[in-house]
Amino acid sequence: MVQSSDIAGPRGAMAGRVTITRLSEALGLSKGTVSRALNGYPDIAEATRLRVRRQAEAMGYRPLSHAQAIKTGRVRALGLVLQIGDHDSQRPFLADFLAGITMAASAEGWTLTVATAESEAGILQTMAQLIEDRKADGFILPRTLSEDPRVTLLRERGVPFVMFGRTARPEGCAWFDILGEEAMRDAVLHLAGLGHRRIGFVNGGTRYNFSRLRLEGYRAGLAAAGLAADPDLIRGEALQVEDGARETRALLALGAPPTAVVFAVDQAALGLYRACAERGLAVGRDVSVLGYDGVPDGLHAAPPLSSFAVDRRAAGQRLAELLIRRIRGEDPELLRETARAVLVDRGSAGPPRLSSEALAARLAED
Amino acid sequence: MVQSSDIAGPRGAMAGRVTITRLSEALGLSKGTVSRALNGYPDIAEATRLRVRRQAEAMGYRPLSHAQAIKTGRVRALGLVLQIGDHDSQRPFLADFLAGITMAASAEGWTLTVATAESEAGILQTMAQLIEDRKADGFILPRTLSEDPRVTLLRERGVPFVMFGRTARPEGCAWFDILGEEAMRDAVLHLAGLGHRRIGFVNGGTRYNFSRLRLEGYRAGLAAAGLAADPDLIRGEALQVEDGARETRALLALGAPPTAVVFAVDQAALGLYRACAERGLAVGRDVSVLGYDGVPDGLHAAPPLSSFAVDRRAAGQRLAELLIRRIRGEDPELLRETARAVLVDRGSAGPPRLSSEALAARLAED
DNA sequence: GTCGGTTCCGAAACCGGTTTCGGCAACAGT
DNA sequence: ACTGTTGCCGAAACCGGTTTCGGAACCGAC
Repeated sequence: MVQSSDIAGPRGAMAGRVTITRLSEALGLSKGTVSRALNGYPDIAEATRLRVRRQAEAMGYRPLSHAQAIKTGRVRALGLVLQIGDHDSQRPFLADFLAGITMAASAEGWTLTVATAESEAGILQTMAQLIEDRKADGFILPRTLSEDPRVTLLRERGVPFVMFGRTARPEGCAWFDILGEEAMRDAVLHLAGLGHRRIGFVNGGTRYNFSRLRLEGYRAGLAAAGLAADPDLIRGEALQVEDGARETRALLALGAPPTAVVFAVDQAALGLYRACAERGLAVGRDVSVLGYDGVPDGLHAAPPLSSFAVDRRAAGQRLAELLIRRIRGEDPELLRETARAVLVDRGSAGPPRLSSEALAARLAED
Repeated sequence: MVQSSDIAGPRGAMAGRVTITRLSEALGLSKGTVSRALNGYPDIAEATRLRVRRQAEAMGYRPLSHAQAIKTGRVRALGLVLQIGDHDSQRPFLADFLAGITMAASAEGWTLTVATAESEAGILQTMAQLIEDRKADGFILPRTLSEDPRVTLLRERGVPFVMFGRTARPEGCAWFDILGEEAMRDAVLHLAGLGHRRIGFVNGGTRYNFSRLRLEGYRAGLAAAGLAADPDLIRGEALQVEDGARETRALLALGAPPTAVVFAVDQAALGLYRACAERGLAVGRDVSVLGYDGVPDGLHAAPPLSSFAVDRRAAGQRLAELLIRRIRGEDPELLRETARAVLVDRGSAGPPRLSSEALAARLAED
């Protein structure tokens, strides 16, 4: 009678583990055959393949990714390199984003390797290192730039990747993105629907591709609402609270100030509160505002900031799934998805209490 | 003349890579000898070891961790499993924390594998999976509980770990922790120094070990300041803004309310602002408050919340370093470190404008 | 000069997988 | 019945490392 203890199993660290050798012994097949059966080679009889799969399942066989990697070069790991110390509106969402990625990855038996760097050069160096050391089979690229050096690097080395955000040069790229332009368009239409006629726009950093898109969305919203586009009402480079306050002051100093402002970035939108407080203006009544991102900080403002919420977790999830498919060889052009941001109305945008002229007059009082 | 092209190098994915075989050929040694030289075996002549190291350096040899892992079982990766959806005051700091870990890890040639789970059971399952698949050689345990099931699991399987936070059962554990008890003690002394005589304390979740310590610190502070400990002034289970508001209301309803309150958690401290606003009290003047964590949300409060800032990045860094040493076999009892949180005074704590009696009288007015 | 003990390295097995190659057997075609 | 395919699997090489084992060379002691 043959018992498992009769079979010489691996010693040391592998003690007790179901290896492909043990599996093949249990099946009475060579381990090469078992390997091919599990990896879908065509020269295996369907009946055999089924028998192998069943036995593998029964014995709880799980191939060690690093043992496979020695021959295949792939470790079933996704890579994510974060840049720290940048403007970080990303930070509050990082946990959700990671949750999305790792949950989707682990559902397919993959893991996530995370690294960080402080500069753009550091990011590239870190990614090169991870590739060199085979610590990741592909990368998720957060915060895509219009011209992204990471894309150049990965293309050169033939490493698969998927971008969070579209890019100006989309050839051969897979991506997932939130339709920020639609959100901006909806924002303008929403405000126009409330009765606003002069609607300002404060953009984020022009280096980011999303800024270009959001500006387009703002313009499209004006056109759809039948409003004229006044270049004075468009400002930019506001990523932080201070930037937003500065740009708001500039807008309020106009001869015909906006009665509502759309911000491309929530953190900057919070700056409007500060600038309005300085001038004794009530947000949501004297001046309306809509943000984008749905950051938790906006909840604590008075009134809470109405904003377009982005489901970061779903984004991470889709990105992981797309990347895995990309690594498996699917055509990147077919691996492109978008999702919508949804307006969460919390009261920072209402009908205009004052017209632009009345607002200008009141601002002139002090 | 021997050129590198004469030597048959690896093909396919390994093309161009410096393997230990190529290195040994260049040295005229067997690859076993080279391996032992690089790994510090005692049966290698010192001169040879030096020669090997130099050549490895010159050729840029980097062993593939997954190739080593097949024999050693170790992949030079740290594991971090995050629980999402819990009270997450950790979230704003996650990026810093990750930065600390990954920077320290990569300085030693290690990487970080991140996973997430939604429940305690999920965490354990995920960790077991990572161990089983050899995706991590050891774990960093954030948010240590007084009785932590993760510790049980890892001890059973003999997997190294290091805790962020001390525990009630420290035998054989390595840890890094912030001295929250000292901060709480300093907080009380600071307030007493300003003239406060009735100082309240609102604790976090009692499930966490840090809550017990911080309460001790509060008591120690009272003792050091020569103040009596009034059980009515001690409340707890406040992790969120709402909880903090609720506990503050309870404190203000006392016959002799506190003129200052120390919070174990910043988020809860922000609840005091809300409760004070309801009663028309000025924070920092009518009621003083000190928090702990240094969350960015506190910056936007009026006045900004004075709090004990924790350097999450340094924490991550030290944790990674300790864990690597632990994995290398050092005695865990010697791998224990603590750091201090530093008080950042932003104006939410000042001298008492009203005595406790006067405060009670004013609260009775409405 | 022999002996026993070190010192130091080569050879080879091994780890858990993947992939190539060749051949046996069954089948179809003539 | 003989051949030529085709289907299917075993054997063995291979991947880049680590580790065990044995022995050559050198040493000092007698």
